[in-house]
Amino acid sequence: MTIASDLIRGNTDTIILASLMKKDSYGYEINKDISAKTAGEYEFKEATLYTAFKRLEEGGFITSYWGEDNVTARRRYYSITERGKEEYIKLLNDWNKSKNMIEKLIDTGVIVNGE
Amino acid sequence: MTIASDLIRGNTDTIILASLMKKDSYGYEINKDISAKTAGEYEFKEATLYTAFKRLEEGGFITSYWGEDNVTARRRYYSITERGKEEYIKLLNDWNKSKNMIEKLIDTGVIVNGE
DNA sequence: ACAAGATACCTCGCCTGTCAAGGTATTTTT
DNA sequence: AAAAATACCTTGACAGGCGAGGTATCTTGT
Repeated sequence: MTIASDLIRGNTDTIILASLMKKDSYGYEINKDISAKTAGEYEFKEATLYTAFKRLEEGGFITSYWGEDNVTARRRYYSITERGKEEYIKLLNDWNKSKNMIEKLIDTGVIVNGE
Repeated sequence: MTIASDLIRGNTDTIILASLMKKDSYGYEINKDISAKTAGEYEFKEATLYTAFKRLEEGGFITSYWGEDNVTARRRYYSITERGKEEYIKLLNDWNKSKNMIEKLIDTGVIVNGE
């Protein structure tokens, strides 16, 4: 939350696809997984998450189906497609490239407490 | 250009401030410096650049003055303020934090050709 | 028994940053 | 004389994030 979301933006889709690379999942769970992985430091806003799902499904990168026989509230599961896997790889490459570029551009030799 | 600008977004201000940490400069030159540093891979769109200057000046992070006695077209020089230097350090920290977070979230063990 | 919180989904409308497209003015190169 | 480079600026459209609101079910605390 403290961290500017404009820094995460552009990685939203990558993060979701990365999550779905491991297993089919649903919105609420994906968010909880992210929260766990970052020790509670990050979580998508719901509106952001569901907007992203819609965008990814329209792009053919994921498909969805309703989870059955679940005891709790109904869940819409998402599954990554072949196209989605390719996109994930592409996005990873984009990230690596731009990450290196950004580091080149923002470095002035100042020492910052890395974390 | 090839690289999604949503990945750069959020670092725009940091990049400009980093440039001004070294010396006073003006829009056109800052952009050319960025282009040189990235071997022509990146450059801000003019509209983006001038919007950022305005935002940074309104925030008190930079100040501007007209360059005199220059032979070519008139130049508006920008100078980073004390507040701007503090902001730069803060933004660097934000970047480091979110970079680590993103890497944690998008990694699935897939090997990508690093560049 | 009932309220509160957790689980789980969704939409509308605002805000912010990017950028295509347009414009101005001067100097240098062809 | 024309074209390209230097240098600035604004407008309006567009996309993504997200606050605020809504729905429905199940579990937990008192």
